[in-house]
Amino acid sequence: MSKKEHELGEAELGVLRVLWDQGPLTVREVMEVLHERGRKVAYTTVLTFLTRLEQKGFVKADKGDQAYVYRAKASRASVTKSRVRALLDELYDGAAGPVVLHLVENERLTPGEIDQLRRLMEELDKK
Amino acid sequence: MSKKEHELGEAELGVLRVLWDQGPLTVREVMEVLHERGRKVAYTTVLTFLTRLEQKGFVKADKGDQAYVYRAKASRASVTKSRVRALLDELYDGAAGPVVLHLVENERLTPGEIDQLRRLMEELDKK
DNA sequence: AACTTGCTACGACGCTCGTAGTAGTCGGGC
DNA sequence: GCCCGACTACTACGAGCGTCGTAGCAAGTT
Repeated sequence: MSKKEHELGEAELGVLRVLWDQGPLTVREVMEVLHERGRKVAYTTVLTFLTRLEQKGFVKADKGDQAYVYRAKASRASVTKSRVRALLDELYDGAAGPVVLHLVENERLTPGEIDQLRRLMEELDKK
Repeated sequence: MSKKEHELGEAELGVLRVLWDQGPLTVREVMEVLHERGRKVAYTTVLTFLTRLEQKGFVKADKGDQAYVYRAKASRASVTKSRVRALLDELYDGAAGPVVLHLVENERLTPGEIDQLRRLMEELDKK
């Protein structure tokens, strides 16, 4: 009975990412970008994904000149947020600490990112 | 051509977590812990999960006195690692920075965690 | 021996996801 | 006036997951 909708599959996310990166596009254009990215998928498959994404509220479709133009409605940040939250809940009952430590320890950060992180922590201290 | 093995569903993970937290247990004991945690699931369902987990190599089953005793084989850290990696790839082509920043900014860390984080970063600096 | 109580094995069902085919529509070219 | 190419709508299907039922087996109870 757990109605825990993943609500966004991996391939669907791949399609959404195209819209995040390239702005509003038609089905065909999305397909072309996917092909460039090495995801060889049929036109109708892309259409299916976009339709499902629209039903789920992640994109908006507007009637363009001859074909519909799809535009991302959900931001990358909001999807990140819910995905990260799900992961924390799944593994640590919501605690962020272990995952932060894991990331800093095992995944390489660029010097710029480290710098940003340091500044962020100084701000945390002020509170 | 779906190469992306999720390889571990959410409910399956819930079962694995019981073994991480409480050590080796029988099917019935796992079920009882799940019930305590508010997951009211049938005995056979738990059995199915444990069987599947065993097939996937995440747990080991040993014949006990009268019932099999299941023990986690994969560690929480290793699962965290692959889950985090999947998330980074899905959303940021593998970059860890955005997620780290998101976590520190939006998810509350305990003072202890902040401290650990600071120490970790000092070590990073030394290299 | 028949009954009861656990336990395991196997199968099943509904749902989502990834992937796609086909059919139907609509505007242009001959 | 009819066909072609692009576009959308509908349908499908296999695999994975969450969930469980039922059947069969081993051992204790009466």
